Amino acid sequence: MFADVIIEYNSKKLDKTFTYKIPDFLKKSLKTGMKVKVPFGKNTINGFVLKIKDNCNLDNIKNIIDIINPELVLNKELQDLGIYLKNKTLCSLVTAFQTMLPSTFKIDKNHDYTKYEKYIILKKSENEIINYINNTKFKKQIDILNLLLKEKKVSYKKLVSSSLTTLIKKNLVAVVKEEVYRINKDEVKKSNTLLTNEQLKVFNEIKLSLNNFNVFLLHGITGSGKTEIYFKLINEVIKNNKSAILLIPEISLTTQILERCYNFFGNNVAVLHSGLSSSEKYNEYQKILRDEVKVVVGTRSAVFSPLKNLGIIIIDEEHSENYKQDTNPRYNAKDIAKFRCKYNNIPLLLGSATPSLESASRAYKGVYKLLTLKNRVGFSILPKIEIVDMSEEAKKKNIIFSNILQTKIKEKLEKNEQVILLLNRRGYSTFITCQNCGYTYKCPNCDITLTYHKDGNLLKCHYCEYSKKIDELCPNCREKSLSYLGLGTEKLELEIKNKFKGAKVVRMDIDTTRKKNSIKNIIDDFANHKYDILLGTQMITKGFDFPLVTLVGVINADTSLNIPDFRSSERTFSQLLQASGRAGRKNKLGEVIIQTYNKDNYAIKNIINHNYINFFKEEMKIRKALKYPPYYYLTLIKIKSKDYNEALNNANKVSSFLHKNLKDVLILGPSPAALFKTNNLYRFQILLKYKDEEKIKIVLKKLDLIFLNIKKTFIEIDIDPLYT
DNA sequence: AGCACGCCGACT
DNA sequence: GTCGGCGTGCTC
Repeated sequence: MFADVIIEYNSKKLDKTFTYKIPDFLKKSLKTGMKVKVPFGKNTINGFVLKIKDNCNLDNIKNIIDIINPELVLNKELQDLGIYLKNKTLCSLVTAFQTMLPSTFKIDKNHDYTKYEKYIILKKSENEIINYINNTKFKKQIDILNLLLKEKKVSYKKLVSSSLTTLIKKNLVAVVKEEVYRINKDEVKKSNTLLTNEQLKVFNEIKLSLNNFNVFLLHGITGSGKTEIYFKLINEVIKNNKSAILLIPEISLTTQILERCYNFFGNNVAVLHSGLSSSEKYNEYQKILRDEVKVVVGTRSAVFSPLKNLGIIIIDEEHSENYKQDTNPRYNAKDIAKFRCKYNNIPLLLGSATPSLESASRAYKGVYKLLTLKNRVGFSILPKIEIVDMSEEAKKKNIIFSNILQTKIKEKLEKNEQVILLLNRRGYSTFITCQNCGYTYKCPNCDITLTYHKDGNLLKCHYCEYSKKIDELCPNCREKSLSYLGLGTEKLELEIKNKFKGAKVVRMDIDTTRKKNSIKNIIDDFANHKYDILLGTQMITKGFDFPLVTLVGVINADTSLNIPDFRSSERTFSQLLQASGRAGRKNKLGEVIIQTYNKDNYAIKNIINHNYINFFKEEMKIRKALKYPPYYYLTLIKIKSKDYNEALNNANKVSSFLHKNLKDVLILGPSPAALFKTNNLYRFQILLKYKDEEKIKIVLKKLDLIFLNIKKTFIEIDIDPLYT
């Protein structure tokens, strides 16, 4: 017997199978989808078994050395999914397989991640124990034995004492070692909240279709109780003896949903996300492989979970850009989910308060089934939103806070309510200029201005690791005339502390949340009202539920609007709406103040009435006119090199290849990428716009092969990019 | 990917 | 004469 194996060398040149002989001792146990150790050239390396066959006409066939982990088998679905992933993103099959497995399983070393716990059990019959209890005067020993009679097995830690040692010596009890999982939630606090009529309607519609493939888009305003519907649906799926995957954008920012999930499903849940330690990840994956859980909650890569008998996939906050991986393979978890749901003939549920234009347009066209929640659960109503024209305020010398925002913050602080302030820029000052000669600090490795961070007194590049101490004098003209322009969260924090004396302020951005658990600490502290004002970058807009927050202020709505990208309006609208959703979550009325220099822009205007549909219509007109998604598909080809000419020449070569081989495709570029130079790499890009997804794949595959051998230049193909 | 082989230039 | 640069080709 022989096996076709793909080798775990990540190279496009090795993206093919090699045939090995299956030695007798593996003939029974070896299965397709297993990871094996094989000799390859002068090395031994891991590979995946793709096919087992009876004959092979090659000579010089080597033997498979061993199976790496008999528990780890890519089932048929995942094998097919790997091929899909390869074709979708043009990566190699090994890369696809590696992407589907958690990183802990990639490590070849026989590292044992298993954790054991010691327990005490009774060693003699009940009668003998009772007999002993009746004939001893040692109270502590009696207590231990009575507990063991009742519970049969008790943690060693709980009992450890000299009395226990005596009992062990007398051979009445014994220590046993058992494998345990690091994450263990055996308390289920099932709160049986009733669904509202509106929720119930949505629930029932999906429930009717649990045995069919359908994509549902649940468009529910913030606070409308989407999560309850998810949980009830998952419950329904479990009742049918099937399993479920719930994807969330980022665990660190969504601990609340995870807690609720544990309360609902207890130990029936495995979590998968990057915040876990490798041993925790190993444990959680083990639970899935061993079929011990029915629910997986996790971030993007959890969509690959090898759950048996999958019954539904739910993607919460489906508009989130986190579902697309921004390194190779550039897959989108939504596509993977769709593949798996089709494969298993089960529903895919996408939920959001601000659906992506792609999903919304499909839903309005009837390709997806549209479900809506128009009301908030409980007594809370949508916040009142007000737009403030900052060009008017600037005349009054109000640069950071408009009059109304100042008054409102004071008012809320007096009432002992909480405030959230959003500013989508970290650091103190976003660029530094010499008033005398016009010198501006720029990163030597990237084509970008440096941001000043007061913390550490450093100038930092936000695109590479570069940082340097700030000079007292202008490095160009030696004058003491450097001025700090552009507002960042660090400066905003100081401004607030000056303006609202006595208010307790906390800042949340990447700089204050580097340490493990710092996000959770900030959020818990804010939720417990240890702070009055939470300020930060977009990370504060994600699905939190703070009942005491009655005011959300957006300091500058234009930061995201001014980024030159076809999706920047969509991002701005979504971010503003999500941010407003943080205001007034319980029965208090929330207020939102949005400061902007673009008060008439449709992405901002439509926020006032939470008018998603109107925004959608206006944005769709633009997408249609400019030939962008959802009207056209996009592929972005990036050509990068440390050498400027090398990059440009190859970009031109790629371009002429595409022109020769593609028709009915708009080819834009080559043009310098938005960030032309980062980390000393010069980047050119070519953007393709097209209607036919399949034809273009063949040409892109060819392109990939032809340019494989070009040295010093990297070519990166991003299909359905989020940024151009 | 890693390694061998091979074909050239520049040195103990 | 040999050492080492890297371009090419192969690995079941």
